[in-house]
Amino acid sequence: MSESEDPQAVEESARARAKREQIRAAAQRLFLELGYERASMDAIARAAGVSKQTLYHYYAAKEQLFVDVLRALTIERFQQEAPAVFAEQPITSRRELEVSLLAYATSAVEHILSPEYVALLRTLIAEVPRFPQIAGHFRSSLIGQGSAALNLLLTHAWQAGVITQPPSEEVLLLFVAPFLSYLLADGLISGSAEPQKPSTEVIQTHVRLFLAALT
Amino acid sequence: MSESEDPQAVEESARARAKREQIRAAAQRLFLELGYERASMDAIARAAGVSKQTLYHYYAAKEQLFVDVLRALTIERFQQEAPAVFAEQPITSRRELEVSLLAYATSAVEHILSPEYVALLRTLIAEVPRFPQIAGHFRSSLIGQGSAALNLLLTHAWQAGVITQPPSEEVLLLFVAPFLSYLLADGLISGSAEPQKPSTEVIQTHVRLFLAALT
DNA sequence: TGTAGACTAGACTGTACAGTATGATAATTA
DNA sequence: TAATTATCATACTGTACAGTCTAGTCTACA
Repeated sequence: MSESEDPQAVEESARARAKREQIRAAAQRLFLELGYERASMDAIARAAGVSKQTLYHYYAAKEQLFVDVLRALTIERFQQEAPAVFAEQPITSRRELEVSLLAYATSAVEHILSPEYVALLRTLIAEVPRFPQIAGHFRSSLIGQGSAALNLLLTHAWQAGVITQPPSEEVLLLFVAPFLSYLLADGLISGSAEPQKPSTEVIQTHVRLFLAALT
Repeated sequence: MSESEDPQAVEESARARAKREQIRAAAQRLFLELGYERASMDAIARAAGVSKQTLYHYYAAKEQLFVDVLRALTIERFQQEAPAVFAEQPITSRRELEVSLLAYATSAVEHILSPEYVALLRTLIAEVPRFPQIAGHFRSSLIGQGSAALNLLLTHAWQAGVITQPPSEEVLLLFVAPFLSYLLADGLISGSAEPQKPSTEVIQTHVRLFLAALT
């Protein structure tokens, strides 16, 4: 009972962990592809190569499986995003700042406009009213954690005197927002599985516009 | 048959139009509240105060009803957004531009972070992979049509010499994007029905940051 | 080697739902 | 008023699905 309410609370044998992972992987694929309602437990069991009985042994209800899948996914995303794209290289000129921002933006675009990320966000948005618990992790990730590296970068630039103010919430958002808008317009609101990404030139234009706003 | 494939193609009696509207209104409420799958045709018929038979007389299938609801909703949104928030008042100073931008942003935030708009966008995002047809209208609305008034405003400012470049796609996006990000973060990814709106001060900060980017 | 627990296959239950059918009643029109 | 058409209430069909049950097989380990 307790293991199905919070899978990680009780430690399991390696075998059990593997089975659970196997189930979660299949469930993830189907939930992200079809959405919560249309992904049936029969289909998930089949896709996982597992009997229905076993499925229900690890997850007492579909809702628990769904929540666990999303929880695992957002945590995973956290950790693969956190490894700061650029190390602590000092920023000593406007030109260097521009180069770093461009690198940051390019990698961010690659990440947030990937089909997997779009699919994750889509099912999250669709189901969040019925599963308010899953909103927590994600909100901090999307804008908070996601722009932590950017914050660091701009703070360095400020400390080096390249820009005159420390970065505020609004400044961070000013940089990130255009790319989130592409995510919304070309990823989430669009039938195609592979979202169209902004060209390098467009990204560069955004970087320059942003820099123009910083004194 | 033809009337159910494209309701507007065949003209109907006033009575029929009213019934259809009655059905659509109820369907809209339920689809936006529950999503496509969870809104049942029985429930829709009940909510519309109409027998199931009548429902199927006007819409031969659930999918058609859904598409028609979204089509009607986006068209409606178009037309209520189009009435330019501000008329053709000339912009002759930086200060005037700031005031107009603030008015624009405030009204945009009010519109785009309303519970109805968020609900519409949520179901649209959820179902667009299965109904690619509905993406068309909306994409042009969200960024294209939605920022037409902004484009006009900035063009005036440019013609008056208040800013030195005509507004580009990217400049328009730079202004709108932070507010779209609030829509994403505080509206779509959040369980609460009433999204939290940015304060006047925050909006003002964004307007000033944007202006700083314009030479 | 024997036993406990994991696992499988597949049948079963109850429910919800899309869409159809029926037969009667109300509204419209000729 | 007669005939036609819209609408209603409700029952029905077939299907899909969440979750349970049974009976047997495999695996690990004492």
